[in-house]
Amino acid sequence: MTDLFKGIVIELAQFPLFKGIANEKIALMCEGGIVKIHKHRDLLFQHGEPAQYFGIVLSGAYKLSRVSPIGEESVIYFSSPGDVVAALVMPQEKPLYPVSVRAMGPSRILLVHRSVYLNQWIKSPDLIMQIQSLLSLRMSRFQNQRLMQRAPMSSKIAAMLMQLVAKDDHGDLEVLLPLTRKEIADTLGVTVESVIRVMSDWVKQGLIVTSEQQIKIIKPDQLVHLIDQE
Amino acid sequence: MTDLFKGIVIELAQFPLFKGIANEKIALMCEGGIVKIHKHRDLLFQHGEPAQYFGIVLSGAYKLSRVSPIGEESVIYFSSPGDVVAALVMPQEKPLYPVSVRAMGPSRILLVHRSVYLNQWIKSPDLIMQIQSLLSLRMSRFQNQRLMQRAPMSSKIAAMLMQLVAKDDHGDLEVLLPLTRKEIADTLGVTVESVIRVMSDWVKQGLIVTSEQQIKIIKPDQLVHLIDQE
DNA sequence: CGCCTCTTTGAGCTCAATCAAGGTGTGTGG
DNA sequence: CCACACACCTTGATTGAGCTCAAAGAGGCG
Repeated sequence: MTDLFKGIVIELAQFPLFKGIANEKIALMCEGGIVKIHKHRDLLFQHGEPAQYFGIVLSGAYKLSRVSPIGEESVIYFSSPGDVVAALVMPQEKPLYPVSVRAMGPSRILLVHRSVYLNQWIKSPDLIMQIQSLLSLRMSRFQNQRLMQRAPMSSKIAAMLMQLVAKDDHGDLEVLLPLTRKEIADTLGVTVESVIRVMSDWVKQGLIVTSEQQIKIIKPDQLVHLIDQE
Repeated sequence: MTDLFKGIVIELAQFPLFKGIANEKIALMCEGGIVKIHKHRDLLFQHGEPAQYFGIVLSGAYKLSRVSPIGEESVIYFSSPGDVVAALVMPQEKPLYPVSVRAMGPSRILLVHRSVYLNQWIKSPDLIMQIQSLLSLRMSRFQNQRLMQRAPMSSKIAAMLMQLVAKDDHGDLEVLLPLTRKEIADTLGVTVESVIRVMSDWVKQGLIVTSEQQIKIIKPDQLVHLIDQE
């Protein structure tokens, strides 16, 4: 095992995905893995292409999306470090990537070959349980968005931001991803202009501050209040 | 093994979920299973309750839904025979049902205890692969609906119907579920009235026929054409 | 320095929501 | 057996939230 690879294993061991799994086993689970480094907007997988590899996000973030028949981008999910992409389709006989995957800012991902998933991952109950947990989270986010379908747009945006939020070093609430208004719009199925109108208001009212695609939540209570408004 | 139980195993063996799995092993996988019989609208699981059992749909159909803060029902998925419900949350320490589950018309489901999932299912690569396939299908349906978010309502309804369609005995295309207009509306996040207006037009134009909540597609080409309209 | 992405603002319009009212069929309890 | 509730379907009139279109400024990058 190279030193480089050892480092990766240590990095992986910190993710919940590999919680309670020995480093030796982690190494086995990533046999032949390749670390790919991306810059902003680099394409990793293309929707519909044969899927030979699945990925484990190491750092940065990736956007999972598809393009609608009308030519609009529709964002399916944002994958953060520790998340797996394309794992679910690996068992299929001739898997195709179910979504396009693009880096959001500088990011790193570990690519592992399909055969390793079939030979190692599937046979490891620990890992399967963790994968199902990740999927479970993804599903529940889908459902939460579905619940907001009929709500006014401001509620949808508020709900989305609060779902992606975490505390930063200063104890402030902050959205971890570098999100553009367009990406918010594409996630919620609304137009950029509408998102801008709502969020500009919030900035003016001091509910949030934004700079360089980083969004900080100043008054979370008011945002939460907006969610189940009406 | 009782004769009754043998019958269930034979029934299960026909589902893709258990493809290539010996009857003895199927029996093992359903140890302590209980067949529950439901009539229309009976509640099986309630969203948020502790989840001790997961289910395999035997016959009929079940509606997976949640209620939004505003009090509207939001339909997440329709489960047909051979589908599993609540399997994904079983690995969690204290799982809660992620959705409410209700019978649509007379239906039967096999309930299996969580411990069996943890001790048997998780350790069976064959089954895990099949479960992941089912999930994969569910995910791709989610995504397809997401793609239609910005499309006109008629396109959404057309897409939904075509996704649920199959050939019946006479070779006609037919939606397998007993769907009400309200359920279509709750699935798409639109109002009943809007759904009725669109579908009434289609009936008048002879694209579909409906009776007793059964929907037959007479001119599938025209419906498909409506989907990627504009 | 031109191209591209991202953001912003305004004016007008449209699609689907809302509200209202009525019809039908089924189950249920007196 | 009737009446009453309830779920489902239908139609019309009105309204407004969010879309479209248009135009423009501000960075960043090759």
